[in-house]
Amino acid sequence: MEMSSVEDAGGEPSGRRPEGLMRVGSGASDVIDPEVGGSGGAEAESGRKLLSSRYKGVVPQPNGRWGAQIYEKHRRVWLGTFDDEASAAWAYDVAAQRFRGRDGVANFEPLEEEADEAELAFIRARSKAEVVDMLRKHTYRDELRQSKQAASTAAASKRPAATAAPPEKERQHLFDKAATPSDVGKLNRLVIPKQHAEKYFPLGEDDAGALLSFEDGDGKLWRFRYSYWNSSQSYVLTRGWSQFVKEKALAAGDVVSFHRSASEEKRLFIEAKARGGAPPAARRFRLFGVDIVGSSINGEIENNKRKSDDYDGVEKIKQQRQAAFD
DNA sequence: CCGTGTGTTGAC
DNA sequence: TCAACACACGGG
Repeated sequence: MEMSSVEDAGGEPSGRRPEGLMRVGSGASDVIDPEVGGSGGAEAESGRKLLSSRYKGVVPQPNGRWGAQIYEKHRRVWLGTFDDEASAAWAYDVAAQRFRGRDGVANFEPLEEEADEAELAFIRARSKAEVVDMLRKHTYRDELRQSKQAASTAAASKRPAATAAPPEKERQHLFDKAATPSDVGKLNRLVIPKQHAEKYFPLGEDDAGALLSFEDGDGKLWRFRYSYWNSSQSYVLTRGWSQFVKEKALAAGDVVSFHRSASEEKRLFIEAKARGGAPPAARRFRLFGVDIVGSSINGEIENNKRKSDDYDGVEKIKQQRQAAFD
C-alpha cells in the first residue's frame, strides 16, 4: 500500500499557482470562492459526506486525503493519493500533459515551451506508464531533478541529451543473464555480469545509487536500484528486484533478457524467459477453492485488466501475448 | 486493521 | 469523460 512517508506529490509546482484556471463554467464572472470548510481535508465537518474538489481529476478520499485520476479510452487511470488537494491537482496536470498534451492541463498553468523546456522533455521522454508510476509513488520531483542534473552534465561534456520522442518498435538485444539461485533467492538482487554492466549500464563515479527503468512485454514498468557492490566487486540490481522475481515467478535457470530501444534512447526493456524457451514459468493458484494452472502471461493480462493500466497501447500487447500463448 | 483505488453508476 | 459513492482488497 505504498503509503509513502512524509513527502507529498513530490512537491508542489514552484512557479505555477493554484488559482490559475479554476474558473469553471464559462462566465469567468463568479470566482469559485472555495470556502470549503476552511483548509484541509475532504471530510465534511459534520459527518459523512465528502466534499468535492474544485480541481479537475481530483476526488476526495474517506480519510480526508485526495485522489487523482485521469480518464483515457473509457478507463480510469489512477494517479495516486495525496495529502492536499493541490498536490493531487498538480499530479493530474502532469498526467494530462503526458496523456493529452498542453491543452489537457486543466488546473494550473500549463508548462511553457521556453521556460519549462527541460520538464517537458522529461515528460515526453517517458511513457504514460512511467509518468503514472512516478506520480503514484511520489517520485516525480526527484526524478525530474536527477534528469535535469544528468542532462546538464551530459550537455557540458559533449552533446546535448537526445530529445526525441520514443518510436518504440525495434529493440536491440543487449545481453542475457541466466538467473542463479541467489538471483532469485532472498537476497533481493540480481548480479549483472561486470562485462555487460560496464558496457551497457556505465555507472559514474558519483552515481552512488542510480535508478534504472525497464519495461516488460506487457508495458509494465520496472524500476530497480542499480549500484556497484565493493564487497563483492559486482554490479547489482537491488531495490525492486524481488518484486520482479515474484511476479514473473522467476526461477533459477530462467533467463533474464535485457534490451534497449534501437533508437539509442534511454528506454530499456527486460524480459523473463523460461530456461529453455519463450514463456515465463507457469503458475499454480487457487480460484474458488479449485486449483487452476495458468500462465503468468494470462495472470498479468487479468491483472492489467483489473488495474486499468491499459494506457500506452497495452491492448496490442495483450493480443500478441494471447496469441503467443496458443 | 485501515487506506487505497476499483467497481459502478449516472450526470454532462 | 467525468466525479460520486461504497466497499473489497491487500499491505503492514
